[in-house]
Amino acid sequence: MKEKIRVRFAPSPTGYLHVGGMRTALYNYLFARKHNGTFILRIEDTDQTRKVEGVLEHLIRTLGAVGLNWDEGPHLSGDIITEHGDFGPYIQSARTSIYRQYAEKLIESGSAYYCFCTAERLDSLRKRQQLNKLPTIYDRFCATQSDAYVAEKLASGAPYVIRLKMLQTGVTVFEDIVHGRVEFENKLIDDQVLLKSDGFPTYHLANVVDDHLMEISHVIRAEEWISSTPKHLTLYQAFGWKLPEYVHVPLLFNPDKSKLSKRQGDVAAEDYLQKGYLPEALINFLALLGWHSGTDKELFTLDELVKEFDLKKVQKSGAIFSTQKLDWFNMQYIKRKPVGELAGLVKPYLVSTGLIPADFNNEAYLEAVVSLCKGRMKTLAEIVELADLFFKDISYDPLLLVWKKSTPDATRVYLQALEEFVNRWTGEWQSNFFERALMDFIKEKQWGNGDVLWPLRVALSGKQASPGPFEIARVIGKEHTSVRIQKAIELLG
RNA sequence: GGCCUCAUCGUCUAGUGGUUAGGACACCAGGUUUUCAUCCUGGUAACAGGGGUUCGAUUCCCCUUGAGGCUACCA
Repeated sequence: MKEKIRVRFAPSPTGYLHVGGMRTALYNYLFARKHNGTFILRIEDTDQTRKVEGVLEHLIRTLGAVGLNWDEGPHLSGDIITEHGDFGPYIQSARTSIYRQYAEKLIESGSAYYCFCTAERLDSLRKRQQLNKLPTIYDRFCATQSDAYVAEKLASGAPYVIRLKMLQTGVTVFEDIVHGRVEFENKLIDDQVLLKSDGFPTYHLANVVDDHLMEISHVIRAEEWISSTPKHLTLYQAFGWKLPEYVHVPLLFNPDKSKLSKRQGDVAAEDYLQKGYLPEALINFLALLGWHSGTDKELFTLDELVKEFDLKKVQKSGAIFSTQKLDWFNMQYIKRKPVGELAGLVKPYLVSTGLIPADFNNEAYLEAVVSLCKGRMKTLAEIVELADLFFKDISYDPLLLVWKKSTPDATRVYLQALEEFVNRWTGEWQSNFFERALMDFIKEKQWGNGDVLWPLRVALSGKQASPGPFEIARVIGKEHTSVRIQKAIELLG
């Protein structure tokens, strides 16, 4: 009985995918999957002046990387863009003849008109209105000209646009799924340009035409569109088309509450992925920024989100995009990742910083290292600082070897004892027998744990903070352990 | 300026005509620990203001204030 759910994410490829855009895509995806609907990717590239090369490919990859798979729209096979779906093309620049045709229909029915006004006239009109503190809307000069005037202008080849003729009385009302009833006074709404003089449609025309032609049931988009919705409603009415449901999701803000922008930190979703935020963490974090499940549960897989998602629980107010909680989510997901998988994810960071060669194939060693570091990583990129001691020689200030409650002279004694102890050790190295034996030895000598273990840990790691000495020793092996202790003794002098 | 939207801890949020206003992150303190991180325990911290309606408002209504969006031949 219910009509088929069809939603779309419709970005314009003017830059990398914004985290806010990714969240909008996510909500569309979740809603579609929840209702066994169709999720469509449509590209709104009708502004020729803002087109950027390569962005579309990037967008497709980023959306794919976080698992937001779409059923219809452009895909990448290799480097070639192909399309799936029966409602194509899905890239608006390939649909210009469609928009023109519909714009002309509107002229015929009297819902739109040709406008020949120059940019200069429009500018000065706007300035005058601003000066007099009047609403800045088009004065409809061209709407009131005679047919003969229009015909003559057209015949002369004068550049023109097609404008929507808004109603001058009454109100336009719509029911938004998150905001409820929203009302606008018609006479305050501008006669929107639908078709630009370069022959391309504006967002408003293209959006409405495509949403209708692609049988979109729910328009889920950012709240910045709420004030142009009456124009869209007017278009649907002029065409005699059935309205979709509207869902305006709140905006994301900078920490200072301004609209999220590049100026104040990273907003490209891709950047977060590159820094080593896991897709599942980013998705989980974004989902909860403006939506809640109604329970205290906070960790959701994409599938769990699909099950729980409800548009009615989308927040009305905007949210500040603050990444402190993203860090927490990321750590949760990193901790839960199987070591083998994590090792694979972390490898590129180790390779790109030269810690390991690209053909590094000692997987067992890498996994041992990763299992020591995984509890300390907020991002995958942090593996580099955490794990360098396992892949290259260490260097450090000799005084670091001395524990805060100890002295250099005492430390020298402990290190020498440690060296002997290690060299004498003939038992199993990988097991924890060595640890137990050494702890017994320390106890027997009546030394403090910290007095001995701190220098040992520093000797092995060269760091103020690191995994424990036994953990490191186990991974780097007896030989290296011995060598690093010797080196510590030399350094201490 | 006009139009529209929004308003609970620092942040993300739950919540109800009567609650000690709940949770998470962050922060602080304590514990565990050789360091860091983890982990455990505890703590600080919010209903923007003013009017109504009501026996009673954080909750419903109005106003103010504040914040944001739109106001392009950009999306």
